[in-house]
Formats: sequence, structure tokens, C-alpha cells
Amino acid sequence: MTNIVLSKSEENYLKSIYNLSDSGSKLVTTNSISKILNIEPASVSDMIKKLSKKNLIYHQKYKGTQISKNGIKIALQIIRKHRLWEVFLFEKLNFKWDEIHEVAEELEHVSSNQLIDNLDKYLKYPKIDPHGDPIPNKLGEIDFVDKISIYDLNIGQKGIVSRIINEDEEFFNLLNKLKIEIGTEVKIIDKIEYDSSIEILINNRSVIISKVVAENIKITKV
Amino acid sequence: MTNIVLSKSEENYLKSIYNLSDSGSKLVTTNSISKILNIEPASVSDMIKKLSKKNLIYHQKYKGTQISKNGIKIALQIIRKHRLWEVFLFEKLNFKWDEIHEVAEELEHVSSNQLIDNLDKYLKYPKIDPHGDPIPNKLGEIDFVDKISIYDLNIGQKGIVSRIINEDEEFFNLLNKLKIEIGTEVKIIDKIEYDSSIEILINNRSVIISKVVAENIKITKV
DNA sequence: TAATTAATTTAGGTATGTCTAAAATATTTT
DNA sequence: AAAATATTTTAGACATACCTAAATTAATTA
Repeated sequence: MTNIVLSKSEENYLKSIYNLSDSGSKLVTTNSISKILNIEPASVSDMIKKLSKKNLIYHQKYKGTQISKNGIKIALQIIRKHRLWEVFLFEKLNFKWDEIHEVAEELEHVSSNQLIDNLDKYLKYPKIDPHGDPIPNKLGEIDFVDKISIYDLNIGQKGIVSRIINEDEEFFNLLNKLKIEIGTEVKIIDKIEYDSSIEILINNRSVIISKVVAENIKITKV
Repeated sequence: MTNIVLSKSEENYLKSIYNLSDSGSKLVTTNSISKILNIEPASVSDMIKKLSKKNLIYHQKYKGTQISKNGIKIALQIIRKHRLWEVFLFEKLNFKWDEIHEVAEELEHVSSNQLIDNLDKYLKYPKIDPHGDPIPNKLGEIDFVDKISIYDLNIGQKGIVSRIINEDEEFFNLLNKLKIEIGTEVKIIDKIEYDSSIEILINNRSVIISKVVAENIKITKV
């Protein structure tokens, strides 16, 4: 198996396509890639051609893009690197939750298998990153991801916070204030029709969170 | 103070020019840069123009290149990153002495001051890297470097190994076999005229090392 | 379903960092 | 000091990864 070496750009496209495709299941539009990478659609078209030629994606003109098996494999390795570096930055270097993503974006492109495997060992083979996202192992195997958010629960139901979508500082501060983190138990007290906000119980305190916030906090039902 | 952002290439040139210039004191030739970076002289000329325009180096056509004060400052920060990463790879990730350089070459270009300062703290502000090379601090201050090698000692004199030049695996294996590392005390027993090799005492064992080897082991006289 | 709008692709252009070949300059040898 | 050699620079090309503007195709609306 020849280890293909991709450029930083190619890696970023591949990762984005994987993320947009819902783990490879959906077709991805040129525009969505353009938006997520902040690159003009015309340039995205160029790169799509390039990645297609390398059989990392399949593309039908004007229809959409699908990531190939091989593409998924590579994307998962990039994601593995990204998330392991996030754990390192958070646990060892005392980075804040909202500061890790940007630096991990750079570190993930450092290409040394030895580096990442030793880092994995050093961190004691973590299963999730600080946001709660699962870390693929060396073979690309990855745990199931919770897709249910607080917003999907009904009144009276309980859940444990498992993932937090979004690496924005404001959101981070809000969660801090609310004392919500990975592992926190929440219970739905009420759903406010008027603005779709939700009243929840955290550590015996009741708070109201907006729909957007509720949707960005994924949970495991209890 | 506007923080100039340099490309990976620019950083590599600057670092090489600094290293070739003996900490900024000597003129550097286009050919020497070409050799060390494995890039054609014509391309080096191009980059010299670019770095000159940014006032990181001074250049006189056909004469040579000198690194500027600002250039030195930046070069020292790149070297700082490189050496801190080497310490990390060696001490925390169990990389071998001869494996660290290559990976550090990549890591040194990750551009986050917070990252490098936190790493520095995490490693407890090391003064030297695993080769014995001094690590510049945040302000670019750097310790004096030993320039005397085992080869420069006279019969009967003693020294403590302080730096090892060269990141080659074969050399690494040899030093391992000879039980020579940073901090080892050596004493000159004899200088063999015939091939310029040197007989030295290490831990009460006498061994003979070649001139090249002796020159690549820097020491502090005792 | 025809017209309008939106999405995508193509065509042609730019900066970066490399290259080879040729020209200019400096150094060494005779 | 003239000739030969070595070094450095310039000129012109190329790949990568972007861009804008225009053309093509698909989707939506009237």
C-alpha cells in the first residue's frame, strides 16, 4: 500500500468533504465546501478534479461529490491527528476549550505516523477529544456519535452531555457559566413554545437555554 | 511591533542563513545556502531578493548575504521552536536521538506563540535540546555554545561532552556503543599521528575514535 | 413549461517557490 | 594579466492553489 502524500490543501478539502458528507453517506455540494473552507466555488471545482483523479472522491458534473473508501480512510487519519492534538493541548498544555481548534488545525498536517502513534500512547489512547468527539484509532475505527441534542428530548427526559458542537469563545463562556460540560446530566423541565427555548435542570439548578444552544449540545439518553 | 508572518520556505532560508553565518557574524554565500537546503542557486537568488525586501537580510550582488538584526531575532524564534519540539519528542514521546530532527523540522513551522510558550513551560524551560544545543528563550536570549571538540584537546586534558553535532543514525549508534552522551567525561590518552585518530578514556575504558568523530563531539574543558 | 434564479464549471489570470539554460561577474590558474 | 573556471544572477518555464468573469447546467418560480 503506497502511502499517498497529500498537500495541506488537499487534506483540508478531504476532511471537509468527509464532515459534510455525514461520514461518507451523503452527496456534498460544491457550494457547501466553498462555504466551509471560505474558498471560491471555482477553486473548489479545481480541487474536486484533482482529488477525483487521485480516486479520493467521486464526482459527477453539476451533481455533487462523494468521498471514496480510500478518501474516508485518509480523512479519518487527519481527524485522528486533529483530535489527538486537541487532547494534548487541552490536557497537557492547559489550553482553553475554545483555543484548541485553531492550533490543532495546523498540527494535524504534520506528517509522521510515528509522531501520532507515540502521541496517542502518551495520552493513554483517549477515546474522545475535549469537545466529546470520538477519536479514530490507528486503523480508522471510530465510535458511534450521539446525534440527539438537548433540543430533541421531551419534558421529563434526562440525558448526559456527550458532545459540544462549536468552538466559539462566546459559546464556551456560556457553557462555563451554566456549568455544562461533557458528562453533565441534564433534565428537561419545560419547553417554551414562544421562542423554542428550553428550561433544563443542571445540578438541581434550573436554567433556560435557547434553541440554538440546545441543538449544539449532544447527549446520550438516560 | 507588527508580527511578520513568514512562509515555511522563508523560515527555512532564514534559519539556514543564520546557521551558516555563525550567529550572524559572517557573510553567507548563495552556494552554501543552495547546498544546505538542496535548492538550486538560481532559486536561492530569488529568495534572497525576497528576504532582502523584507529587511531580514542584507545582500550585495555577487558578494554575499548577511542576516539583519530582525532576521536574527526571527531565526532564533524558529530555532527555539525546533529545539523545544526536539525535547518534547525525546523526553515525552520516546523518540530516539536520531529520529527527532526530521519531525521537529515540520513542527517548528506551526505558528502559535501560545503553543510554544506553553510547551516551554510544560517541559520546565529546558536550556538545551537532546543534542546539547542551547534553546533560545522567549526573548531570543541564548547561551554560549562550546566550540571546542575532543579533537582540540591535548594529551592528558579532560572535558565534559556538551554538544553532539550531526543527527545521523550511524553516528548515533556509534555513540551508543561508546557510551558517550551529553555529560560524559572524557580524557585524552593519546593522539595517533598516522590517521589523526584519538585515544580517549570514558568511564575507565579506553577507546580510539577517528578525527571526524572527535570533531563532532563538542566539550567543556575541565 | 418558459423564464428566472441559483449552482457549478470553464477560461484565463496571479503569487509563490521551484526549475533549467544562459548571461554576468568573481576567482583561480597559467 | 589573460584565460579558464567557478559562482551568482537573470530570463523564461512550470506546478500549486488561489482568484474573477463568463458560460453552462440545474432548480425554482411564475
